Amino acid sequence: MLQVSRKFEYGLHAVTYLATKGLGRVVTVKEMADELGFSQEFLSKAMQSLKRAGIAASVQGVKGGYMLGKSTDAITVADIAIAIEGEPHLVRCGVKADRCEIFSSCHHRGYMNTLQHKIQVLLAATTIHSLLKEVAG
Amino acid sequence: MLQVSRKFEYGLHAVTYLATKGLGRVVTVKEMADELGFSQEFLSKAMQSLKRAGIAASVQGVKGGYMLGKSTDAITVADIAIAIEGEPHLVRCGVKADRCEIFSSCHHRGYMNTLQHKIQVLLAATTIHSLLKEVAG
DNA sequence: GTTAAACAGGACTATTTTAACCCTATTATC
DNA sequence: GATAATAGGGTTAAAATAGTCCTGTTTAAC
Repeated sequence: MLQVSRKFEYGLHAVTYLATKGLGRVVTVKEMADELGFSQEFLSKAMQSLKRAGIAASVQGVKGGYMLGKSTDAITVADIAIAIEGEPHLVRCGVKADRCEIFSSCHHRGYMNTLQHKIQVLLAATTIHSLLKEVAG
Repeated sequence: MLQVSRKFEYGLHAVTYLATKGLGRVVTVKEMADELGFSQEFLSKAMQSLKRAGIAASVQGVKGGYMLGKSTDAITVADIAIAIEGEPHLVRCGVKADRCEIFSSCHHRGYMNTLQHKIQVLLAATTIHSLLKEVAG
């Protein structure tokens, strides 16, 4: 049921990895994949998503790689989730109304939407900065 | 990403349907499936899960069917989720440690677990009683 | 006691989503 | 120009979800 995707896990690990390396340091996908034990190709996709969202910045060419696109307290877990998985939809009808047989007569769409919003608030409450501090402390 | 399963949606709708029918009233799966526009067989599976969890009670034989197993303020959305989907695992390593390549060196398992717990608290905060009142109000 | 309407549940299939891989650009350093 | 990197489209593989089928059991009604 409520489970995050592996791509999100990859992305979150990558961001914390970049964070520990410092804001300016450029790191290749290969290094991260080796270090974290992930598939290089797949992590690469995650990084591309993070880049599009401005969470990571990239340098192309030889000596290229990724670095953080903002400071660690300007990136929340919610930002990473949205960058990688797009806008959240707790229920199908949020994606497209015709995915639900009883859209017009449904009694709990309102509740599901507020629930989804509350979950987003939870994710948005944690910045990478606070996450790292939690681990260290 | 974070999306509830259709089986859960079916189950939640079925419970609220039973609730509007009153605590003692026995309703067949056929009636519910017709009324809600769901597959009878699949809804039947959801009902069986709800029954095992005590959320619904069943009467077998002709004239049989389902009714609520407890009062509407003793059933939370979390109860239904657990009945139908089992214990939640926001991350793979919660299911089984070897589902994660970096279990031993992972830095945010603790965070993910508290996050999961907070989501459960959200789900547990809504009873069927309060959900119905919200719709009516 | 036979029939029929319902739940119970195991096993199977189909569909959808997720994960992963392949291959071809493009970019930039040396 | 060779090479090491990102960028990204397209395809395949694996896993999870959704749905079906079939057989059994229970019990009210006749």
